[in-house]
Amino acid sequence: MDELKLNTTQEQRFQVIEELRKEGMDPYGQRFDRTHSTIEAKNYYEKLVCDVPEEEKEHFTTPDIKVAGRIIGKRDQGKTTFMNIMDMVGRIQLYIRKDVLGEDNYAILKKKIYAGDIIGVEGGCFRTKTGEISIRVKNVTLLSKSINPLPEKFHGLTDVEMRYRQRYVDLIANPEVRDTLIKRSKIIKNIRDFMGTKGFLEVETPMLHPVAGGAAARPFITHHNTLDQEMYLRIAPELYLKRLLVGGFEKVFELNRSFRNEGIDTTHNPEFTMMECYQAYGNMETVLELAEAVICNAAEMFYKDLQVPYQGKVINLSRPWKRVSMLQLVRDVTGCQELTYSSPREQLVELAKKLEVEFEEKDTAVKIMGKIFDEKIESTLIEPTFVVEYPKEISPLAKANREKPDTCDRFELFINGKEFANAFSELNDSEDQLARFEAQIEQRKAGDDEAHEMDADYVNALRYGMPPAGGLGIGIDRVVMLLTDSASIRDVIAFPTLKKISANQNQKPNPEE
RNA sequence: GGGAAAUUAGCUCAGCUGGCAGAGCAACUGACUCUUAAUCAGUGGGUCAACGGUUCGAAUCCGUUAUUUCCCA
Repeated sequence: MDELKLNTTQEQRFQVIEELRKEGMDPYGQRFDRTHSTIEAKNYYEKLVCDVPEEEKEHFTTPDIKVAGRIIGKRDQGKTTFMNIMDMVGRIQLYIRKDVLGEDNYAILKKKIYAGDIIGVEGGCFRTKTGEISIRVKNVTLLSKSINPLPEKFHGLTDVEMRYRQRYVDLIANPEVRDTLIKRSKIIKNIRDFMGTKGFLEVETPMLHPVAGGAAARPFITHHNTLDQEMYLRIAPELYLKRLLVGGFEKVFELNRSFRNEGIDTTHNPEFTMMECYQAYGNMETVLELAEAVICNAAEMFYKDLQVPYQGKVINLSRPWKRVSMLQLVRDVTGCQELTYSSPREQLVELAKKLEVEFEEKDTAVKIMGKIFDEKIESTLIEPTFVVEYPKEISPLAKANREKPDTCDRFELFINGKEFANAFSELNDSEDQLARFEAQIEQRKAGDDEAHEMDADYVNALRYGMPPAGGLGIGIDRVVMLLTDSASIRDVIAFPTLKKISANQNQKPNPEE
């Protein structure tokens, strides 16, 4: 494979590996039992040095410990070598002397071990003249040779494409990437634990769906060979979680991936992580409070006062969060206070034109209203805002409001102008649900390929009776973005979706295409 | 979907009006027993994203393609 061809530097390094093998050394070592991480080693020194008399502190060295990591810098100084090694939690300096290591070992270290290699070392901790806690190395164990040179130490790896494509290099070169992913893990654990303490049971429902449902989105299509049947990667776990409610589970959640075959930008990745939960005998209000609690509880891990710095702004997550009616927001932005979800299409067309909001011929009045909201209102909702009273027409799984039949009991949560959560009082009337599906199918026929599909088995489940319930979905990647001050969803996903570099990409273009 | 920009050594980047392909770091050789972007002396390293065109001559001008980024819808 061409992309694996070695360049000059790599060739040299490969030669070194061969030489090491000839000398009987294993370039790719075995288990190494560390006693301390880099940070623990420094703490160990700090702790022991406290009890040392003042005049002896300067020359104090701790008992031997064992530390391992990747060499990220080497300063060769003749008969002394300084190195820095990095492990998952931090870095520490090594002080290596020829007279301690011995002639032969020092020669190998000097000539055949370099930045990028992974080593284990043994020795005591001390403080150098310039004040840095270091390890006075007595033994070096080679654990892994590196053939690929590391990116430049000062500028690091900045090429955005390469950072995403070769995240492993990015992680070595840019410590903040690792910090972000560690925070991501902490946030997810925090949410999982929080849901547990609230009595929700974590469940796993299918990712391969015979019918893609639970959201308005285009699915990925795949195929099962032995069943010889089309399958869809799930766009949402919603309909399966509610089947569990029918079956008698009362508080369930799932925190995992969904897939939507749509555009990619700074807030959308085709596979993304969502936490969806359902609470039987609850409603929209129940899960509204839950949404606030979940996000605030996670935010408090990093920001006790809930003042969250994000991309130069400060977003105040203090509770309670604002609630506004979608209809009222649209009325305000259009200046038309008589507007309702039953207003005639011509009126919306006129308002959309006035605001220069584009729409399509097939769009209904409510759809146009949705577009006005998306374009003129959404991005202005910076502080956490629950937008409530959604039109029933675009919420086919939500219960209609008893007083306002064209409205449903649904909210979407917006923070920093982006959707963070979507929730409603779940529709549990099977025949209403059937009618809603049928309306969606009409819309699909009219050209809306994001309209929901009929899920007959789900209707059948509802016919057994589902308790009234509140359901909530929170976009986890966006929560992580907010709490890690990340500008792009790609920064909070270890391996974001990228276009494949095809083997014939650089060939002559095919005139047939 | 539309617009703009980027793509040159392993990495970070220069390269002007078309005229021998450059620097720093990394690597290699050597000096140096408290350095930390170590320092000093020397050496090697290139499909200038790909393909085509204009030209005596193209990294540079033109076109197409690819990937990525940003903005707009």
